[in-house]
Amino acid sequence: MPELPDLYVYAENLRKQLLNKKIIEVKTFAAKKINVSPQAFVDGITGDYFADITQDGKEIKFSLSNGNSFYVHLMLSGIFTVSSKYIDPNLFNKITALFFEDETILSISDRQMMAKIEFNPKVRQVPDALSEGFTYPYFLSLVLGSSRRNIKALLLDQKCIRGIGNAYCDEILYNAGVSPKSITGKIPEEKIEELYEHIKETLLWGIENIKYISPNIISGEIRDFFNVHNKRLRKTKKGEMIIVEQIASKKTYYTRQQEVYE
Amino acid sequence: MPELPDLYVYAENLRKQLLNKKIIEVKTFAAKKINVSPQAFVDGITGDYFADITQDGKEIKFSLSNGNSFYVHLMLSGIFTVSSKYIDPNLFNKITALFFEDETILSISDRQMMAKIEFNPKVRQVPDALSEGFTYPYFLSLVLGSSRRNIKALLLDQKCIRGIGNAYCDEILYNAGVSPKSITGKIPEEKIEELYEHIKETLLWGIENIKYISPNIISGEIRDFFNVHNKRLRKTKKGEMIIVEQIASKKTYYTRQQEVYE
DNA sequence: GCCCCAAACAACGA
DNA sequence: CTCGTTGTTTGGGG
Repeated sequence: MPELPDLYVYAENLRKQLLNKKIIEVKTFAAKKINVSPQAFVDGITGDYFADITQDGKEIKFSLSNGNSFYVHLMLSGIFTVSSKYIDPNLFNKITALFFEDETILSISDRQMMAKIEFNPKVRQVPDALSEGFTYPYFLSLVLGSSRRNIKALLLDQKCIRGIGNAYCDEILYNAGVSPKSITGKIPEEKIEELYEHIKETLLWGIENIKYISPNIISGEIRDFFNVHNKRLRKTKKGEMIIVEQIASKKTYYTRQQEVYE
Repeated sequence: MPELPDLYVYAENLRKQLLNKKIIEVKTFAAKKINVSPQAFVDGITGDYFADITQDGKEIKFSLSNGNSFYVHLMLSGIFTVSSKYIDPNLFNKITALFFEDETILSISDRQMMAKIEFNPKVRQVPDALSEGFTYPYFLSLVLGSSRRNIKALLLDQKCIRGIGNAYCDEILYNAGVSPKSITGKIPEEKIEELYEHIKETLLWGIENIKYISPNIISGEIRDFFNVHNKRLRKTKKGEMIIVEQIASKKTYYTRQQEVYE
């Protein structure tokens, strides 16, 4: 559920709370949600401390000073919790809990048990949408490279660009004035460039809004400020009717004013 | 273009004209349309004679007395020609010509050069629609085995049943009263059995009609007797309006009276 | 709303 | 109207 901007702010806030604090104990409660044995995970972390915590695509990367690291993907309903009191893991479908020397506890849990952890992960080849690797030439090659693909399906494809989810995708397309029904090969090159700019702009705009509305957030999403992908709205600020429809297998919010290239 | 019934009659007629006649010369004109070298093809046939010629799926199988055999698939526009005078192969995009001792010549040609020959072919595992292997239990398992597949796509899939093409498929579904838009998993079992019977019945009906209308046919199709897949008709004999529409990626003729299971 | 996989479908060329 | 290949979409499960 959280997308790039949410996770970006989570990472900032997790850094503030957890960096450079010694991890004195690690418990795991769901072996299948971690790609290595509980033992290897616990041993790789215990006694060390986080040197960095960053957002990368739809994941958060926890980097230890000892060179180990792990990615957490929250999937649909995973959450981070930082607290000073220990809560029964069974009550909240906890996956793991890390105990720090100052008595704070980081828990990762998921009521649907879909969240997952990759310890010492393989390198992510696909660029994050706000990373330097996500250049315009790269994006252009993506769009031109698959001539008859639905544009929304492309933007959502984590094998092409990492970090954009269903909600921000609709906002990006709205801002760019491009219909989610458009086909890659039919979008003129200048529109592709505009779209590229709107990807970055919209995600940064999301980050700013989330930080403003909920500066300390480490789980849940803030979506109230959305202009189209917003179930509380019937019209955009500009007065355009918002249409809700299944497009590219996803619930999609858009307006008739967005140009359809097909 | 020709489907099982056409090819069945072609095979009968080719047998009448060619069986047990010595092949004294073989010429090939399109090496890429044969799966072996021209040399191997020529050598495997020359001096021998056809012991049998049979229809199998959408192909004709030529069996030589020496144990060799080859399949011919006419694809969209391939044709057999039997004549006593030799025609310049370049004029008719000839693929091969077989010369018999009695001066008859069998030519296989295709203006689109899509027809193909498989010499000493691998065994066809999938049953021909009129073969013994195409049993009701087999058909039932096909339909139930892929729960949400378009029924027309299934009937046309040569990896499931061999011999049914677009035209006879429409006739079969019309006779069975099943809409080409139906989904496999939604068809009740008694309808599946009816459909099975109509497959055999419709193909045999096709053979009878072709033999009656054009007893000596070895190329081209006879389609005038079709009840729905017939561009000259606006209504069936029973007065049902004929709808023409793209279904399962094929031009499809059907009526609203055919029940849609979906 | 997430990702993965398998199955089905669509477009193109030969 | 044929087949095969390739790329894309869809549906189900975790």
